[in-house]
Amino acid sequence: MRISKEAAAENKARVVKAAGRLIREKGFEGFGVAEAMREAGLTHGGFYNHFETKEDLGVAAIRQAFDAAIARLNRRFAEESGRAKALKRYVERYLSERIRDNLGLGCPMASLGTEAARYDQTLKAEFADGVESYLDAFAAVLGGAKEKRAEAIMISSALIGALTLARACAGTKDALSGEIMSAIREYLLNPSASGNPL
Amino acid sequence: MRISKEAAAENKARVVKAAGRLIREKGFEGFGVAEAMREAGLTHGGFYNHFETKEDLGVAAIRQAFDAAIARLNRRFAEESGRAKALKRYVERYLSERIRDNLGLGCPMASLGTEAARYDQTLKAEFADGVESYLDAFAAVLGGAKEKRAEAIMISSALIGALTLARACAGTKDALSGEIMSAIREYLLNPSASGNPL
DNA sequence: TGTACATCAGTGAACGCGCGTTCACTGATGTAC
DNA sequence: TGTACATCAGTGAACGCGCGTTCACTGATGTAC
Repeated sequence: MRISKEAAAENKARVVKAAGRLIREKGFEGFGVAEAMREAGLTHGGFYNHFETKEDLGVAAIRQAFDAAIARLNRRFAEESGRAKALKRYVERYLSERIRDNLGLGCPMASLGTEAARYDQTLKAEFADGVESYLDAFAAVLGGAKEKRAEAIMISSALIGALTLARACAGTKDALSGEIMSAIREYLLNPSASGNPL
Repeated sequence: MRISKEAAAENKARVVKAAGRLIREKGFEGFGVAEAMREAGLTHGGFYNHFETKEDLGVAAIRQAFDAAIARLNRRFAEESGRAKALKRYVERYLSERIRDNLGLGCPMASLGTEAARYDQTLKAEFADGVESYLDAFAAVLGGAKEKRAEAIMISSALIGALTLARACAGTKDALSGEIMSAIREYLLNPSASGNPL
């Protein structure tokens, strides 16, 4: 039963959106094409009408996750008046229980980071593009694309590392998980008070 | 052909050691029991003489990887005279091309971090134990188990996040990969010169 | 210290399940005239 | 604008491969006497 081109495009978009959440939640190898199709209200057989391979869907899913993350970042800095206030809200959201407990939400670097190193060429390149775009965007909102790059890298690394550890410890060591999140929030938002790393 | 208990124990140890490298290199679902057995010079059929399930091997592999990482950390701080010097060598090794390009070497938090959040109860608990032990050890070598915890968490988070991103970008965006590593090295080793995060 | 038997680490084939991919088919859409 | 036919998005069954797990078998080790 053929459907209109518009309807087909909407179906594909729903599959990509579902995959963007699923890949963050379960990893690329952790979700199935049937699952992504089902979440879009379709059956799995039609998958190859839209994508060449599962890897194709993976590329689209990674792009979608990064686009959403970068849009969120820009929105946060557009909404808030000062840079310090915006960063505060961004960090507090990034290292929150809500994000920690929902792998499907939040930053793709924190949910796919370590497996991205193992992706084959195509997926890896898409992920690396995302990282570059994200760091560019972060440096820009911090006040300068060039001079703020190191700072953007530092804040991102600390956030990603902290969220990764907090997620890994959640459930079995909740106190440790919370300690990690609050230590990094504190460090990033009140650096002078918390002492320097050396 | 039954073999002596000692020989069997050595075989098991070799399987665990191989698995400790394989799990970091490919992730828990990325390596097979047959592969771990083969690397220990055995055939896959005998796997269940040593382990109940693949998950059992995973637990042993995670423990082995954390034990090695913590031993490395302590060795570094025992070898070097001052704390600053030891930290410098530790950070420079952690964020080096050698470690970046060898997933099977180095810190399990950086190679398994994001997938650990998806492990089921048993594996996840083992990983969380490892994180706690590692942070305890790090705080201790920094000069105090309690007062240095936040600092240990901050340095670890930044290192893990940076190595994760550097690995994901290596191969397709080598310049970015190197930039990430050197920015974090610089930041952790010369914090006053590189400015504070706010 | 020997001997006879039970144990069990290791081998290689086979099973079974999950999942990416393929395929024959359907029937509404899109297009040629 | 209408009609006839080709296209193609979607369906559901089936294929095929990888891999965790099981199994029958082997023969050296360990133990009971």
